Amino acid sequence: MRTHTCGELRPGQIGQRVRLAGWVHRRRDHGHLTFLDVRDRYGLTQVVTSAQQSPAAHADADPVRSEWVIAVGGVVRERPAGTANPDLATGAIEVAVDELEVLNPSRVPPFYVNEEQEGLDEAHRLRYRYIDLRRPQMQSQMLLRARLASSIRRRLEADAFVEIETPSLIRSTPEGARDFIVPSRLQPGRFYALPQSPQVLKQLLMVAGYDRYYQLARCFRDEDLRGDRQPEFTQLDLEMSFVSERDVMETVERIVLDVTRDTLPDRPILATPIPRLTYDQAIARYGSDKPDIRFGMELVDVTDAVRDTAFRVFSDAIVSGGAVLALRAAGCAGYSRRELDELQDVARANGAGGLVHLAVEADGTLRGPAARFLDVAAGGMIEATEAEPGDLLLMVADADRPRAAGAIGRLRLEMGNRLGLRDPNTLAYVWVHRFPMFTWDAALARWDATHNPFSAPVWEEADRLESDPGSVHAQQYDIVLNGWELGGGSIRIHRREVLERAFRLMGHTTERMRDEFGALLEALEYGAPPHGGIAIGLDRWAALFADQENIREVMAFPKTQSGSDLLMGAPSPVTDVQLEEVGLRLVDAAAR
RNA sequence: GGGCCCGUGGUGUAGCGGCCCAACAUGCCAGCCUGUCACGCUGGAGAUCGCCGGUUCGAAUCCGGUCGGGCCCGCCA
Repeated sequence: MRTHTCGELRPGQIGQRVRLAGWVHRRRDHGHLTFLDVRDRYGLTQVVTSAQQSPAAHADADPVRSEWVIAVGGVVRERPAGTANPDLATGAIEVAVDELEVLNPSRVPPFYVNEEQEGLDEAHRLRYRYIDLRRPQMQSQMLLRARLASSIRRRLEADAFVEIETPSLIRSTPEGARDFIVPSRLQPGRFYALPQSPQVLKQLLMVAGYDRYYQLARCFRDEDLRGDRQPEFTQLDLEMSFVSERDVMETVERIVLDVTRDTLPDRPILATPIPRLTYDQAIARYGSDKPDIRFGMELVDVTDAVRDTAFRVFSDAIVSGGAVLALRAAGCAGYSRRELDELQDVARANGAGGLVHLAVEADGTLRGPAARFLDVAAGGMIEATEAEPGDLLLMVADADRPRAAGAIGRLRLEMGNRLGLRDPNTLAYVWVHRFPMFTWDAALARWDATHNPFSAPVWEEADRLESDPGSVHAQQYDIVLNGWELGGGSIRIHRREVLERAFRLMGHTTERMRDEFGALLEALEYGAPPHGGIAIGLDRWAALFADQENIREVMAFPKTQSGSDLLMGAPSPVTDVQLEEVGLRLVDAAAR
C-alpha cells in the first residue's frame, strides 16, 4: 500500500516513483494546483496535484479534507527554487501525484489535529482520545514512553534481571490502599483483588530463587485521583536477593542513570552520583521527603535567634517544643500586599497557622507587621539566614516542627516557581533514605508502617522494635526526581519472627496475620534469602521526561478524576444476569 | 468526605443585569485562484449561553441545586 513513510523522503529519492499513505494534515487549494500535507507518525510530506499534469488525481483530490485517509502514487521531485520548506525534514522535495485513492473519508474532526491549541477541554480530548493521540505532541509523548520502557528492559536484561509476570487476580489484603475487587463466578460470594503492587509475589519469587526479578507491572489502587495518580498505573518493579540497602541503591542508581542517558541523551542530570539525603536531612533542609534540589533556598532554623523575643506567635511555638523556620527569598523585599497574601494562603493551605514576612531594608533593618516585636532578634535572624538588603524573609512557627517544615517546604517550592528556579530541562535525582520505621497514628492509637509493612528495620536497631518503635529506622529508600516521588523500596524482612513482631506493633492479631499474610509468613520459613528491591512509577517517570505535570499526558487511555473512561464509558452498569452469576444483588437499585 | 475553579456556534475565547434572537478568531460550506506550507480573496451557514429551579418588569450575566471536567486537602502501606 505504501513504499515509504511520510517522514522518509529526501532529495536522494528524486526521480523515484513512490506511494505514500496517511492522514491529510492540511490542504492548500489553489484551484488548478492543490497541495496536501500527508501525515503519519513518522512525519509529513507535501504532495501536489495539478489540473494540467494529472487531471484525474487532481479531481480525486477535490473532495479530500482534513483527516481523510488517502494513498497517493507519484514521482518524487525537487521543489521549485525558493519554495523549499526548511522547517520540514522532507521540505526539500514533494511528490507529484498522478494517482490518489481515498482509503477512508473522515467526519470533520472535533478539534484540531493539525495545530496546537491551548485550553482545549481535556474531557473532550478523552472522549475522542483516538484523535487526540494523533496529535504530533501526543505521538511524541507516547513514543518517548515506549523508548523509556524499551531502554529499561534492555538495561535490566543486560544485568541478568529476569522478567516474570505475576497475576492480576490475586487475594485482597488489608493495609495500604483500598483494593479493587472482582467477584468470582465459580465461587459466588468470594472475590479476587487486583494487585496494588506485586509486592508479596515478588518476595515469593525471591524465596523461589529468581534472585533478580523485574516486571513492568500494572498496579491498581481504588483511591481518589490526582494529576499524578490514576486508578491503574505501571511500575517498574524489581527485586534482588543477597543484597544490602547499599547494593540495591547502587544497582538501581546505575540502571536509572543509564536509562536516563539512553532515553534523553541531551538532558542534563544535575548531580551524579545521585545525592543521598536521610529523611531527617530532607525535612530539615527542604521541608519535604521528596525535595526538588534543582535550586537551593534551603530552610533555615531561626528558633534560637528568635527565642528571646516578645512575639507570642514565636515564643508560644518554642515553649511548646516547636520551631521557627525561615526561608530567604532573595530580592523579594518589594513584594506587594497581594503577593504576600498569596504566600500566606499557600502557608495556611499547608498546615501553617500563618506566615510572618519581613523585608530587609537597605540599612539592614527589618520591615513588616511583626518587625517591632522582633527588633532584638533582627541581627540573629539576618545572620542565620545570610539575608541581605532587598531580601524577603518568610517564617513559619509551629509547636509541631514537622508541620512547620512541611508548610515552609511548600513555600519554598512556590518561591522556586515564582522566581523561575525550577529549570524544566534539568533532571535532579536524589535519594531519600533512613525513614522512621513507624509513624504514630494518633487517631487509631497505634504505630503504622511509614512506607511498607514488609520493610526491614536497620538491623542494629531491631532490638528496640518493642521498647522504642519511634526510634527505629527502616532500610528504606525513595528515589525522587524534580520534587516528584518516583519510586521507593526497601530491604525486606526475611525472617518470619521479625515480620510477625512488626505486624504485631501495627495492631495485627496473630490470627489476622496468618489469614492475610499466611503464604508469605510460611514461605519465610522455607529458606528465604535476604532480599530487597524497589518499585519505580513508569508513568511519572515518563511524564517528567516529557516535561508534563500530568501523567494522563503519557497514558494512552487515562481516566478522569472521578474514575470515568469517557471514551469507552466505564464504569458501566451490568445486566441482572451478570450480577446473578456472581451472586450479587445491588442494594440500591436506584443507584443503577 | 471537604474546599476552590471552569462549562457560551465544531474548537478556543469575549460578553458578567436591558445596548445580546450574543461578538471575535479559527474551523465548516460555496465560489475564485498554478507555488503554497497557519496559502489568499469573496460570500454563507452554524449557539434556545451544560441542565433544572428561583430572584427580577427583564437573566448567558445574580442565587440555589444538579451533571460533567480540572486543581487541592483528606486518602494514596
